Amino acid sequence: MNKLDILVIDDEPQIRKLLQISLESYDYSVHQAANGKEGLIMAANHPPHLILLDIGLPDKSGHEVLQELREWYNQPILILSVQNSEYDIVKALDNGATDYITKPFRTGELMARIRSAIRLSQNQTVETILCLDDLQIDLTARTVKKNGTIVKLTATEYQLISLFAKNEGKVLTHQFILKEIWGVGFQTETQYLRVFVGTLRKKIENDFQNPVHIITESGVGYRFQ
Amino acid sequence: MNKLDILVIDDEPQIRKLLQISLESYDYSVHQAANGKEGLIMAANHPPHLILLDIGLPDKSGHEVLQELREWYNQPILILSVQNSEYDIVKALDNGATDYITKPFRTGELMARIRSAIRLSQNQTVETILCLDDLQIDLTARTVKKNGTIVKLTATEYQLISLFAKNEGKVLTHQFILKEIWGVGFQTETQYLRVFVGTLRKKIENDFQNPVHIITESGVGYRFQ
DNA sequence: TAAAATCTTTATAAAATCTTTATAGCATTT
DNA sequence: AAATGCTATAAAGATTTTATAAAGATTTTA
Repeated sequence: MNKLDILVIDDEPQIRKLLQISLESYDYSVHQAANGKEGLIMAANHPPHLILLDIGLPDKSGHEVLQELREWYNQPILILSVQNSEYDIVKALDNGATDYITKPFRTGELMARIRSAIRLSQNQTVETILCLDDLQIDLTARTVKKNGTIVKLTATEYQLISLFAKNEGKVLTHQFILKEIWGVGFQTETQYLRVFVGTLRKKIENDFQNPVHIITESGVGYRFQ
Repeated sequence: MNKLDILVIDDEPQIRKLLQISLESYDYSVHQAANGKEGLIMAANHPPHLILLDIGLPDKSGHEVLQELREWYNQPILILSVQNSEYDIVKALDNGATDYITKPFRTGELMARIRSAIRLSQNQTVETILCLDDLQIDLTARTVKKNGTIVKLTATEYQLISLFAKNEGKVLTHQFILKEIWGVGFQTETQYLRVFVGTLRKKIENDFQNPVHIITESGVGYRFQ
């Protein structure tokens, strides 16, 4: 069975218990984290289809957790919170929350909002496996295969090829790539990029001096095809 | 003009007025309908980017309007309602509503929920491609194809063809082109332009000595078609 | 903690692109 | 027919951009 995984990040055991029972009765597979740090680790190790996140966590603010998750996690994140202030709601939604539900919540409504969020996220055709000639990039499994055999990539190399894969056919500027991978403030470090494009080419191109996948767009950036 | 269109379907004039003022201050273009029937017609005639729908309409239930809209309309529909019953909320969400906000609502929160809904719906990539006979100019991917195969252009060549494409059919003076691409102070360097028009023609014209796309307007400039 | 792996930084050669000059062609005018 | 003004093309020189190796710094792993 492929039940949908939901990760609950909440410090109150009673809430977690309640959510577990409700969600399981709707046939979801539930995982629990009692604080933000644990939640981030669990989400990274085994990415769920949806996250229920409490804003009032003991170790770090739910807003921080939300921001860190959104650096890489694209599935729905629903905020559960006793905080009913407009400030919190606007902040959470603008930080990428899919919905914001105030406690106490009604179970039926919560379940409907979960269904709605999942329905929307599944409408967005997210192709997780990209095939290009001899290359196979699996974004969920985090693997890259060349002619069927796995290519060993470092973390940064993988980030780079994953960014390329998500924008196949488009020219990505140096600035954009640097911002996405190294963050703002690194947008002038074009040399980083050259080095990593070089190592990537050696790993994925058949003839790395005549690349067919990572194309140089001189003066602009690179294009992946 | 690229303001986003929002259609408000609500029978209360005060609410419509309030929404119009708020939405326009956030730079949306607002259209109004006072009942379900009118709303459906307006949505069909001029599909908006988002719909705000009241559940308590005089002629037909908002639930019906929602269902009829969802037969063809895929953009976000946010429900605004005084009805706070779980039954209504679950029904609306399961019928395809993107969100459900109870009246009275807080303007800031509503705006954040609108932003969130639009952000999600726009993740579905929109492409801007210009087609001219055998030429395809993709301004989002920053690529130019001739008969389906990518033409390799330098940065300046691409700037030039992109400027031409955005002004297809118009005569562009030398001065204007030079100002746009090289900047003010280069408006007398007509020779630059001749060289680059030459290289572009060799790449995109079938018979570069008898160009059909980049036409010389002697003494004035060039025209792209 | 030591070793291994990875990332950052520097240096330099090679490649690509842009600028400039030279020359020739064509149409119109004198 | 010669002169003029505008345009096209080739090609040399100058500049910018890119690729690659390799050394130093840092992080991760055993």
